[in-house]
Amino acid sequence: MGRVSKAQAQENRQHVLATASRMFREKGTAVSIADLMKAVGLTHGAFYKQFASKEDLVDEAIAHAFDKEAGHSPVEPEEHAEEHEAARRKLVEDYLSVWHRDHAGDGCPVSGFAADLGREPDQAARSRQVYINGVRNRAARLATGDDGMAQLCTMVGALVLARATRGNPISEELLQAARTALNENTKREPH
Amino acid sequence: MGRVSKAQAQENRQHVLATASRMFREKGTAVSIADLMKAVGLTHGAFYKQFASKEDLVDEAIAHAFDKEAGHSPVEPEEHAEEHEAARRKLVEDYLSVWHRDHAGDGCPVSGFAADLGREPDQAARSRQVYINGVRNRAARLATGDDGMAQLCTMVGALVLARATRGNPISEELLQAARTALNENTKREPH
DNA sequence: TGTACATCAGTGAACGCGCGTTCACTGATGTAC
DNA sequence: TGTACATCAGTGAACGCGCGTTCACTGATGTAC
Repeated sequence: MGRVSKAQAQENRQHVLATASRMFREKGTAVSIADLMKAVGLTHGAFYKQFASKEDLVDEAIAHAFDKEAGHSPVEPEEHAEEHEAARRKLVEDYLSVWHRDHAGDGCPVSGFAADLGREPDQAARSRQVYINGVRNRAARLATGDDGMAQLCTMVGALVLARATRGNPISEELLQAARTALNENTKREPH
Repeated sequence: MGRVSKAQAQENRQHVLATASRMFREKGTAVSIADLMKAVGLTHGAFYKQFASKEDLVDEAIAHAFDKEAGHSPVEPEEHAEEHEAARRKLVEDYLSVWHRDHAGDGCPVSGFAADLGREPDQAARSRQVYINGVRNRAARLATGDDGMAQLCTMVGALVLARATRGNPISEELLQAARTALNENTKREPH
């Protein structure tokens, strides 16, 4: 093939990163570099012209997945109560949808990477800090303090369980049960 | 070493199964047969005298993990309201404890295998049915119908997130937030 | 109960395979004049 | 602007390694007499 323009090389790098971020969320970070590069449309040798190691790629891919949602910020509940509640409900509906269950690759990185990060050694990885920021960020978008975190737990748990039980009616029941609980919850403590 | 008594062989098989069930929950089903057999104290060759394949072992190990808790049954809420509520609170406390977060191997198989089953193909594995029964069983122990499932989602989500963020204060905050939410929840709708 | 032989759980070397990674090579791109 | 040369993104064969699995072998256990 021969050398490729700087612009093209940068574009390829971004393509690898985006594809990795998607494949890792869907199938876990155990996806091989050969499979990843095949999906991108390059050969596996090219990988090491762009990344130092697979470990580096994993860290960058996790950060990449969280970057895409960095734009969203928590609406201050007190000032825009109605707007916030509408946004929160929309978020919950999308999160607990069958579409989200079936498209982990394009879905929430908090649930997409939970399994892999849960098995990393304690003090590990630069990714963990990125992940933690993502958790705080998402919790804050739901509600302030403990309430937001508890709601996030319910959502992540429902999604994880729905994915593990896919193909059985209980999968949809779990999503529905969480949806109901998360709507009742806020009637009780309106902001 | 030479042949071993039937009783000893059966005992070894159980030892392999118990160890696999623990290691798979802690590190995932990707644990190698070599590592597993080393932990048991046998050589890897012996494995195939007891199991047809690794896939078979995974299925048996998942079933084994769920078998241990088959004794528990849902107390009928209406008849023994107080007993049930005390048992439920105890369950929630244990589930959302730091000990449980740090000992996935001896912990709940619903959260221990969620990650691996979530990435299995749709119609897959005999294990999925075992897993689904486990989910229904555990939900029923918390509360009837949707309520039990929603509570289970919160618990599993909190545990999964606490494990993924281990080492950062948010890990304990998540467990605490879920604990609070699960206690408030039932004050509101007593059985 | 004692002896002779078949059984088979456990051993450890070996297999093919896919993994992450390296490297000599290619040739279009970028640069120096 | 054109020409000559250095650069380096991408290629594809090759590496060592650990994986799941197989297999000839061992020798205590189980069984037949």
